[in-house]
Amino acid sequence: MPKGTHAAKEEAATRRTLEDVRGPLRAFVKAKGLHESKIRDLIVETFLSSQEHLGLDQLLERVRAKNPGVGMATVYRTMRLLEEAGLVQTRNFNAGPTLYEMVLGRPHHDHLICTRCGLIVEFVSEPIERLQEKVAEQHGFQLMRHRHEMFGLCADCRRSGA
Amino acid sequence: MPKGTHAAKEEAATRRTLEDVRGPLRAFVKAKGLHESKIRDLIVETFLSSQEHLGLDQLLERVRAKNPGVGMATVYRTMRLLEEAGLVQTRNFNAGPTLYEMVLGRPHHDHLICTRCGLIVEFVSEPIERLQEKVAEQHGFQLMRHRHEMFGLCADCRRSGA
DNA sequence: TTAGTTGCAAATATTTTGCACCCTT
DNA sequence: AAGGGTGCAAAATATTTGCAACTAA
Repeated sequence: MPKGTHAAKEEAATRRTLEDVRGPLRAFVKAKGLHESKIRDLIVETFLSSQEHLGLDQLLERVRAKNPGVGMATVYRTMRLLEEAGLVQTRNFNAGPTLYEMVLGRPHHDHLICTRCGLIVEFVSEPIERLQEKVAEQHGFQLMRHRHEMFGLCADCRRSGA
Repeated sequence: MPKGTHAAKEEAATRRTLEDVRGPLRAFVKAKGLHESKIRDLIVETFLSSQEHLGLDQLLERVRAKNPGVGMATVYRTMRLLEEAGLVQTRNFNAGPTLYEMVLGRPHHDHLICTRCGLIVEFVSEPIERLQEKVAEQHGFQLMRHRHEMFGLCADCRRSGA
């Protein structure tokens, strides 16, 4: 699959702005005794204005369009901070770079991924969620998180003959 | 989690021998016009006699105990061949090295992973499998494969206070 | 001023590839 | 003989870290 193919085809999701994130992020930063910074805000803002499931190489590219001096390490450090703060989560659908997804104020969901065009569709299935708990219980596990990814051909790709 | 911790704790699974694998592997090798080799057999045999969900660094270590001259590249090449032949599958539970799992003659299953001790438990839930199909259908997807991983604390780790 | 933040380069970690030489067919 | 298999080193990919200079508190 060509790099970045999925970007344009991805389904729209509710978008949060820097304002939505600023509160929780500030609280986390303060609690850890860290400082605030303009570059961090720029990275967060750029991430929020991009499509979901973004790789950090693409994010850096977008950040540099506004401030060419920003380094890759800072992007990694910033996203790791957001992850520690529980505002974003990482996804690894295929091999290759880890993708980041905003989770603040969004309900849990899992993913359907088209192996041909890269389309990513989010889904929630309450029955599956409940059955998971049951399975975990049967094995004595206390469930903390899960990852449920289904790969196949999306409707468009099925039509256009894969 | 300490490297390799999960190895000893992993649940036993039906073990296949080189004899089980030799037939399908030979057929695949012949169909692709490849040659056979002793080192390949040694790697396959060593993989089969190890626990499930093995990383290639650990596999190389075990292979070198029998033949110190073997190189890492050959281990990668051999396991990639097995994967192309549909005999093994890769798993990526956490970050870090990809783990390999034999699938020949084994029914599909998913995984429960203990985030504290690394225990890996395999499970199958027919109801979940069926619901997955339904979800895929609702979104117009033709499902080809899926990955369902649940992370939490196993019974032992819950008892010993995590 | 104290301590976190940043860019850059170097280091890690994982996996792949080029190439000369060896082994199968 | 022809062509795949192997080890080694180098490359490629993804991510992290050391460090000196910069900036927030």
